[in-house]
Amino acid sequence: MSHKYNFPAIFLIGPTASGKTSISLELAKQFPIEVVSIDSAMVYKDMNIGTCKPSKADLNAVPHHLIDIIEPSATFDIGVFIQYVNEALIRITERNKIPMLVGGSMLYHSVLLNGIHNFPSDKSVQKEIKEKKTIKGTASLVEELKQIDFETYSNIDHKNSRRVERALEIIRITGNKLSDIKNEPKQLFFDQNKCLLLGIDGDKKSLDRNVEQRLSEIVQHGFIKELEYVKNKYKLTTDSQSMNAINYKQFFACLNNEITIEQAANDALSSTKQLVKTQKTWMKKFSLNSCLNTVNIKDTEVFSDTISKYLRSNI
RNA sequence: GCCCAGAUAGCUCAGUUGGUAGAGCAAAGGACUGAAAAUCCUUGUGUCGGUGGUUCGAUUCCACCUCUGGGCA
Repeated sequence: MSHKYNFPAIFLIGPTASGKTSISLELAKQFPIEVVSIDSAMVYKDMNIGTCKPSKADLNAVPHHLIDIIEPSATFDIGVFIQYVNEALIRITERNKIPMLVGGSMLYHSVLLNGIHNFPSDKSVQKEIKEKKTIKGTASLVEELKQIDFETYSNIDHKNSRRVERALEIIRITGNKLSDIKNEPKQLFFDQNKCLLLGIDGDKKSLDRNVEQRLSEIVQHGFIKELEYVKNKYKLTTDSQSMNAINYKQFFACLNNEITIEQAANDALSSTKQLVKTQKTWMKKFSLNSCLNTVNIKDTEVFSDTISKYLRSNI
């Protein structure tokens, strides 16, 4: 098992509105760390209020990476994410600082902790598959998968078209079964056992309460103006990937006069609550060294102590 | 006061030509390898407003009552 990186790294994992940002800022003042944002929405420029990005002042005070890296008209995926993370990690360690990976995009955390196969991706193949889907239907894609890779066919959720399409994409590009490629070694970034995994979590009700409070703050702080600005500046539509982000998606419909502002707020609220739920499911899978409850979020000392110990024994 | 329409799952409503009911949303649990703040899977006992009547059997038909809309006075 060879890992790409052997330097110490701190992960701070938690659902939306659990208080990751304020804790990370606090910790960054105490330790020689730089923050790597593990967040699929904060990567977009000019989407600040709706993604609950740290303030400009905070971003200036503490070095942050992977925030404001692409324009909202661009597409983003895990491949781009990995590329940027690699660059950030190199820069951070060149400065003799320690990376702290903070965010709620759980798949990304999982990839950094557990590795990833270097599956290829090809837009033209994606297009071919999409065309087949529109002409012959999703069932034909499932059938194709069944014929060439029965094992993947058996394990995959057939109604989840996106998964079926991606599996076929990999198979078509490589000419190999996905189930075979999955047996090949992964690219590993960190040795999980040498990282410090910190979590913030809480019961669903308290998190939901935070979510509600935060949404009203978002709206009060001019979110709708921001959305209008971003929409016009980058000529965004409902098809833009960035506009799939929670808050942006729901209020976009409101800007188009499809729903009322109250409806948009309600939709945004329930989407966020559902997000919290899937994030909490992911949380169970991480082997955290220490976990703080959102309700006691002021107890940063707990983390300070574990980080001190961790750094003492790893540097 | 009179007439009409409702009253069914946490919410919005289907439905049962009489054999004790089901969708969407919400909620809960889960999956997750290039859209992940995405995409998808699983989970539905509720005095079918109340009381009587008809019936082998009523949530369904009938009567009365209560409540909620709307209309007429």
